[in-house]
Amino acid sequence: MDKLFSEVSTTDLVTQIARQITQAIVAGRLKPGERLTELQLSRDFGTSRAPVREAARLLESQGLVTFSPRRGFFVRTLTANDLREIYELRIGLELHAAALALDRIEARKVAALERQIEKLYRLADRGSIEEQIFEDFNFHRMLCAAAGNARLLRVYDELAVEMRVGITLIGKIYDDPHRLAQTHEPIVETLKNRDRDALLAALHYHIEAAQEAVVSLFEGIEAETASAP
Amino acid sequence: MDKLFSEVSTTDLVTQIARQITQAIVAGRLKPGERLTELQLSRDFGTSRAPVREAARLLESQGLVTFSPRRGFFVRTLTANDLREIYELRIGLELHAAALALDRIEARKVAALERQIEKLYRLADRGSIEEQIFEDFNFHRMLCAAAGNARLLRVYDELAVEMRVGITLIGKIYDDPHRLAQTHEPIVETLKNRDRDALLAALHYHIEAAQEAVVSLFEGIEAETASAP
DNA sequence: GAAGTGTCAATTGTCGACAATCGGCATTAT
DNA sequence: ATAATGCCGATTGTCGACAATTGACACTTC
Repeated sequence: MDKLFSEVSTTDLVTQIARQITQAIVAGRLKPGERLTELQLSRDFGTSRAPVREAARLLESQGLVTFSPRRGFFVRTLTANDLREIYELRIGLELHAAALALDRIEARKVAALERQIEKLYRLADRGSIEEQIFEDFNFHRMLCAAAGNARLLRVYDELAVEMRVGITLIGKIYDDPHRLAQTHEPIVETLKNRDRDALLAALHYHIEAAQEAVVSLFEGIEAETASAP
Repeated sequence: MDKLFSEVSTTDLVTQIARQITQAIVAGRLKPGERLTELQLSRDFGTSRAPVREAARLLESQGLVTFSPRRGFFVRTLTANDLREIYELRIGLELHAAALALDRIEARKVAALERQIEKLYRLADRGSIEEQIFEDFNFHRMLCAAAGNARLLRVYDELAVEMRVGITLIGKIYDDPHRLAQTHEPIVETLKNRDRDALLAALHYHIEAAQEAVVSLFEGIEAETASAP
């Protein structure tokens, strides 16, 4: 028998708070290095400090905030080297996921990937940069999900949060949004043809291009802030 | 000027508690599925419930325990499929790490890997199975560390905890401990020769062998427990 | 004036308490 | 006998409070 009702959301405070803080960081409303005081946060959320602490610890384990004993929580500051590491790890994860997906992916999911590319094209014409970034992430997440390994996907999701932080700080990566959509086509193409080597090569090229864009932009920012404090 | 004194350990309760619980799970003193009640734990540790809760949430983010709202924390129960996923992910991570290490590793660290193999040989003669497992892990961790990517290492460490849980539940994997040491030699050998393809092949074979051993043992256990009660 | 010391407000670490909720058991009705 | 209902102890979710610690600032000292 089908369920008559969907579950009522009993999301506890910790989850809600963690979600809100994550949003604020990813959206850039909380600046890197900024201090998060428990009292301030708990006042904002209208709760006591206990759930705030637990939420902050959760975010710490995800690398979104850092924690100094007796000092508190701070919004994580990403360096160019951090981003190099993040994308380097992403390459490893996503290529592995793609290789696994090659053997397992169903036709339905391949079609979904193709539709996702079309969505990227549509957003290139009339869509905000935020939407494009979001759907770009979605494409790659769908690919990783197709690997059929829940743990891999979890690690990828954590990494994606950090990537989003980095990208938000920049605000803009791609010059031509149509080109962004276009660069995804060879990935699905090679996946459909079960051409393993070509798939890995296409993905590797795709991610490395993003990496270089992001890292070089960050190095520029670091050079600025180092000379003009 | 050099520091005159090393820092005094001010490890907070949360860290200490998390460490102790992890120890208990990895050592098998806490059985899978077992319920962890906060009051009981806080009594054992001689603290209040707050630090216990935070520690438990930390372990949850590492996948060592699960958490049901309003029900509490339970020691994670690993299935054969979980272990398949874990090792599948490990293959991706460790091969990527090895490929990165190939370009970056220093001679000193290669030598350390060789010494580690010798240690495995020594332990094969006169050493407990626990020590062998521990040093086997150490070898692979050193390899991942040589990739020079802190994030990758962190993810690997989290995965290693889960692997240790799985292995502890079995208690025994390798028939011949000398053979365990031996199988590590081609890895270092190909690493020294900068033979990328051979290195990846050797590692892949090595890990997949472990995977098959562990997964098949778990499938056996699951078949038992399914028919027994 | 520079270096070091003492003081204080702000913040974290931890605690004990109370209300909300859950699972199980006895009870009742069919 | 079986299924649904109501109750109860046990446990979690959250809170406010207090002690411990920190960083900053004024103050002393040379």
